[in-house]
Amino acid sequence: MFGFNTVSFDTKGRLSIPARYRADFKSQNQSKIVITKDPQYPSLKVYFGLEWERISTKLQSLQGLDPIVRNIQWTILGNAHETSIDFGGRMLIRIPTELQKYAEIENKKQIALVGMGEKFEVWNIDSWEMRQTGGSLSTEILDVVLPESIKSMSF
Amino acid sequence: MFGFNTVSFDTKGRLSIPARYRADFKSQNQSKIVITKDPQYPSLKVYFGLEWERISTKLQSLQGLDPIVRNIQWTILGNAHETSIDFGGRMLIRIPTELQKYAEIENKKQIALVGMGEKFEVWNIDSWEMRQTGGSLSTEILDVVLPESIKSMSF
DNA sequence: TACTTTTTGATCAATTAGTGTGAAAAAGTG
DNA sequence: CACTTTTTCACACTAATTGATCAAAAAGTA
Repeated sequence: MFGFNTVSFDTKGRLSIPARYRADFKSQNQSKIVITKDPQYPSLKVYFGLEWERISTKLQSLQGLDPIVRNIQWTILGNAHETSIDFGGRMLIRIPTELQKYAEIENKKQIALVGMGEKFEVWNIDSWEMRQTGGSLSTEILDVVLPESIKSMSF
Repeated sequence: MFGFNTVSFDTKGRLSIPARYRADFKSQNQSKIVITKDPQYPSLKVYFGLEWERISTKLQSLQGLDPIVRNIQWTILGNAHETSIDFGGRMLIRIPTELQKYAEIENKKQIALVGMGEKFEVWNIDSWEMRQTGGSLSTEILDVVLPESIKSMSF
């Protein structure tokens, strides 16, 4: 599941999965999804059950004394919001307020939903466009020296 | 299919494969194609299913916290549009608005379709000619220091 | 418990986006 | 030139999106 989509974001904080991905969702047969913070950018990640298993298990297994590792564990695991989508209708996903704030999508009517294969990313449209055109975001975390254990992971 | 061709591009954003190339497309025997941004130039890449599998799988496996890696993942995976060519019909390929903008082909009547063997590229005709005569494009990304993991890939 | 409020899911209809096709116009061919 | 093929345009149809509304369920409150 790939590609950029602008989707509407209702007053209740819900977004609906575009129709072209719905069949894939169903075939994966995974109604369980996990939304959490992106550790580097003001955006959210949406993982499917299996992918989340893989990542959360891996993260938990890392040694907990390195401050950077702990930081990333807190960000990803500590903000994870588990939910499920209904296969019937429009496949609505509600984003908790806390996460909306982080991604700067509070009160936005339209947001960006970006398919990255096994996962989706949720972005404020302006932030996404900024990224695409090479501009840098104020909240960007750069130049962090990462431990090997994390460097080698794909999120 | 190799080489440069101009093809018409209708008001709904569809390009039609010239009749003389249709046999070539059929011979690939892959109706699934993926259109996405070229990471360096204002143009689009069109991959056939198998080639896309190879590239997207590789890209997804790269370490996910390197800002340059993420940038390329966003550009290529995050803008990919999966679709298919209808071999039965007129072989029209619709290009999503977002990608039209990127390649600067919005509202153009004619665009360039350049065959590169396993894939082909879509260009604004003027941009393509500029490239051929050695002019430089404003959006060109230069002097980016790429991680080895990406350098070693072929796109 | 009884009542109110909030949350969540379902449905409908208007609008917009996307797809398919006939036929005129243009281009190519012998 | 007569004929065939291809391109292009326009229209019609199908599908998707989304705001609005409503009802059921859950949570909160006195």
